[in-house]
Amino acid sequence: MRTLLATMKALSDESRLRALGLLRERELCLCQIVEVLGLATSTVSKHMSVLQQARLVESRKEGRWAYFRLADDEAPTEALGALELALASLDRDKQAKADRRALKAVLKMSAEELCRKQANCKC
Amino acid sequence: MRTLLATMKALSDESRLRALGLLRERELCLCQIVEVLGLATSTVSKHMSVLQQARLVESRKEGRWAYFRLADDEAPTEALGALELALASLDRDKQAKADRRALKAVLKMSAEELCRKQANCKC
DNA sequence: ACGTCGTTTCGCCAATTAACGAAATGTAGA
DNA sequence: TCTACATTTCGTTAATTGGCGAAACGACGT
Repeated sequence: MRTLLATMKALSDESRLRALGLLRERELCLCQIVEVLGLATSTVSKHMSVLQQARLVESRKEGRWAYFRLADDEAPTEALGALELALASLDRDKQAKADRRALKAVLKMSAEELCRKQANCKC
Repeated sequence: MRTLLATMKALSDESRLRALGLLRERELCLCQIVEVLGLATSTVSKHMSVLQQARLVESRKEGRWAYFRLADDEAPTEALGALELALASLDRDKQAKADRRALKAVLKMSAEELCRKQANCKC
């Protein structure tokens, strides 16, 4: 029950579902997810931590950056099944589509993206 | 997204998961679910209404009694998929097993069960 | 060693939600 | 009609959760 409950709780938030939709495209760094979701960094960090504890995503650190990706086959069946279900539903979702478009734009800039996000931008 | 989110929210509560585990056995009346879960009638009624709005269960009225059963094939794919997933997980769950045992006992009494639940019991 | 910067943790506030009992609803039987 | 009773709705309270900014953390470059 614990696992199932944790999985469902993790998936019962719109921001977290959107994040999963983004990760479906490719592994992403926290700041890229932040940019698309338009939430405070600390908020998104918390969301990713919830998804991690539910074993829906995994992360790795590379220098100062934290990269997140969808869970692999070693995750509990509850997580894998629910993930598959959620991604299938997101595939047909309007908001998720818009997010994927926004992600494409973010991935193009990278340099300016970082700049705009920080207040010290001079562009 | 709305449907997916509603489904996941409905499934992210232990009492509601337990109720689904009971309904897997057979169609049940509200008071039987109340008896097994050990919660106030009004609380369980609210839970069942949440499950209904997420299209995870359906209900019918027969006289003063409200009967609930798991959703049929006409429910949204999100609901059906999540339901299948949750039930599979509950199959292996300790608490769910205990609930099924408790349900068997409740189904046997029926008369006395109703009696005990109401404060006017004289047994 | 020091400052910078991406991330995480912490503390707070607002919104949501589960729980209860009381009151309202609706149906069956006297 | 009046009463009894299963269920639902309402109002309140306590706990949980999402959101933010500030502070702490940790790694890189100077």
